[in-house]
Amino acid sequence: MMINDVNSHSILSSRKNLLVILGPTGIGKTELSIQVANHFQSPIISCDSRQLYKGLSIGTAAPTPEQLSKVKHFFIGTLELTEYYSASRYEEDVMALLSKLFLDHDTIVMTGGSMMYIDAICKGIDEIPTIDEKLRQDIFKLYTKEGLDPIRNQLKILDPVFYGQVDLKNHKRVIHALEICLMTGKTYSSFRTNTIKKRPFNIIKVELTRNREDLYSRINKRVDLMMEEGLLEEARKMYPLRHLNSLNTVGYKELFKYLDGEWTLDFAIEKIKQNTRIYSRKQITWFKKDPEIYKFNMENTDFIFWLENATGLRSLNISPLP
RNA sequence: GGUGCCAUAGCUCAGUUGGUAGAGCAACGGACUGAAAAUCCGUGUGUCCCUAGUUCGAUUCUUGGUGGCACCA
Repeated sequence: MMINDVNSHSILSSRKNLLVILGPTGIGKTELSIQVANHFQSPIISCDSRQLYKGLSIGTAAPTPEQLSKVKHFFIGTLELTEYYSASRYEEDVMALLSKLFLDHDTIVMTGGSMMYIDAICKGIDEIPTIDEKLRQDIFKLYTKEGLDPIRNQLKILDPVFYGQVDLKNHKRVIHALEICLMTGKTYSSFRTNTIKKRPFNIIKVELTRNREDLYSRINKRVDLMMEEGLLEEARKMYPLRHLNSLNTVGYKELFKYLDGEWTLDFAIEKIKQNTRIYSRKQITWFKKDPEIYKFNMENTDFIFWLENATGLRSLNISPLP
């Protein structure tokens, strides 16, 4: 995407601020963001594509009831597992919520690690129609029956531009592009504007970091803790719904293999740890290419002090630039 | 103590009729616009146990060690 206004984050042109605390899973976002939210007298907007769902609190390391009682959280445990959701819906929901919250808050805290959801808020997503369920199923049937070739061939004819850009081995991308072409009669690429939406508030993004070894050992320990807290029982409850996309999630998909009898429990737990580590790495890779992100090393202590110095964000927020 | 087998990547192991080596898994790097904790792509990271020979050249053959396993005492 093109960045229209590189400096938009550093020039505080509005008195309203969205403070986004992001970082890889297991870094310590939840606890820190509660402190920060308290400091700014702000609720927390969660930016986590799995904590959104009901019933996944242990496996997604959602805020505990105690944490939830300290600060008002939005988008935690609000969706049924069967409900359709997307980064685009999230953009709509959050933008609507923010326009209310900013009426009586100057700084709102958002926290989470779902990369595309973060970008949906900070950069926006293009207006692309939602796919009709029947069409989606038809194309998926074709895919399972005959593979990706016929889908690629249709896309090549209907949208040669995107065909030249897309990862042709990634069936999700190829299929979705064709869905759009067939549904709208336009090319998928015509919907991709490659622009960043300008928001009527400042966006300050802070990534929490640690050295790799510490992050991994925190992740490994957290998985052991989840098992002690009853992750297996949580997964067992969800087992009948295991084919839902919302349950194609680290922590559950591995335990389903155990419940299927394919893996031993110990192996499944090792896989949860491994897949969580891999996920954290993908998050770090994604954040790496965003030049607007400030970095805060979790070995340092006073986050608020650092924040005000590094970003120019004032806790009292009285000093917008002209 | 004796005999036999083994020693190669982080792990499990291939392999080189003598020309300094490759698979799986792991690890690492990357992509990403309505399923994104999803999905997809790329990369070999090595004192081939040590030592002394033979040889133009030894990870490969020979000697002697060291470590492991098995059997016999």
